[in-house]
Amino acid sequence: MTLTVDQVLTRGVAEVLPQKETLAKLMSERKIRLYLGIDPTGAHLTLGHAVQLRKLQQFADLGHDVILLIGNGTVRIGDPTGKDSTRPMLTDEEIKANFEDWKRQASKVLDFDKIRIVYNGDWLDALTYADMVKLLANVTVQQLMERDMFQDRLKAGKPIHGHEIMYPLLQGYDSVAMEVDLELGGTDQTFNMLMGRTLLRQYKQKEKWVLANPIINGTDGRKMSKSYGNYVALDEAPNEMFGKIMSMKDEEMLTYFEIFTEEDLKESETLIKNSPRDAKVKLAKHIVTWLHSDTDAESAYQDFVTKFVKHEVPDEMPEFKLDVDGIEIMPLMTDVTGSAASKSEAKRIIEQGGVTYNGEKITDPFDVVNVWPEGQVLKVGKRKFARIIRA
RNA sequence: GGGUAGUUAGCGAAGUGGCCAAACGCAUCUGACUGUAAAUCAGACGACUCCGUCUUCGGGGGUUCGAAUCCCUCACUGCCCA
Repeated sequence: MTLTVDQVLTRGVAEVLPQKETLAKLMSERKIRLYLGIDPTGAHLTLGHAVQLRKLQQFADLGHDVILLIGNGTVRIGDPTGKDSTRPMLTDEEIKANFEDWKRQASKVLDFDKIRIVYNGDWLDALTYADMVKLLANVTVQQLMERDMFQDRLKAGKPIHGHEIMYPLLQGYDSVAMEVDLELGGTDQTFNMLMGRTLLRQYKQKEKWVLANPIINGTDGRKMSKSYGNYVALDEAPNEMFGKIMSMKDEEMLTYFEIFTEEDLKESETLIKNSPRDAKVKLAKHIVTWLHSDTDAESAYQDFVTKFVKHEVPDEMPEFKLDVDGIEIMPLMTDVTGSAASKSEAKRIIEQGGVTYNGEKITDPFDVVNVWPEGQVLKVGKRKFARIIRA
């Protein structure tokens, strides 16, 4: 569904700088050129990234000139935003492989037929010594060092490398090279994006707008982060995705509704208040439908109800055919089904009462279980199932 | 170039000769409770042939009955001086 200009500039948007009205006016007069920059660092894309991508796609759907900028030039530095340590440098081969992987994940959200792909290495690599001096003359070291993460690192005694403070300038130069009207990014990118605005004015006497998208929290309400394990990956399997959204903190729901759905926010708010569970199911179905399909969403929902609401055994699970009549439970968990990483772990889970076979709790780690032609169900923890069948 | 401090398990961070497989926090896992909510509570969290054994504390070498802890050396990093 295509949204109106006003909706695109308002819904799920943290801020438009210098102001929304002038940008809306421009968009009504002509096609604008805008871009979103990405670092091909091999990141696993999450719903957090999808906030940006979705917004970008909305502009593409309105028919504007949308550019996806691959930061193969800036990646040499690595955006230090929000980072408490320097990033490792990448080779060209890594960058290429990373982008292919990125594209695969992002294809669920982006329609690459409507989006131009551009590489900033094309102009950044061509910058001469004189160009660099001119570029650097636009800012003071104080301005560059003002940023939180640098101040934090200074306090913590962590290294700040010389090339890192140049990042905003190089990102800003992208705006000059492409002569864009608008840049998209997360609110954490505001500093970098405004640098582009400053430089574009200096170099080309041209106005540029900046649209900052909110940074969403993870499912547990904390900042979305790999180390918290609270993110939803875009290429996650439907069932996992559904489950993760269902385990999300209630407080985060409305934001997700605003960003990832077109539902009326007042109604959603009421629904969340009256029946948080139903609201979450609606949200989970919506997101799984978006990133997979409506049939996937429906079956994920059924699976969820079976496993966690009714505590029944699901219909579908991985099957393992064995050519023996009986097998020890621990090797079955580690070697056959991979439901435990090591024998120690398998033993631990068994001792903690987390394993059942054919509905019966296993208490002895050295138990030998039967393998029958009709198949029996191994359950490890509350969500790992496997069907064991005599071949 | 000189001085000095540091490099510990997935991450952060204690530990400065035996009581260290290494405190604590986060992440993770299991169980209870539940809307698989969240929160909370209980427990686990190197591996294995599991009441014992084996491999870990930046790399390498050494001292010692015994080292994450002492010494030498290499690598990387912070801070100070130049």
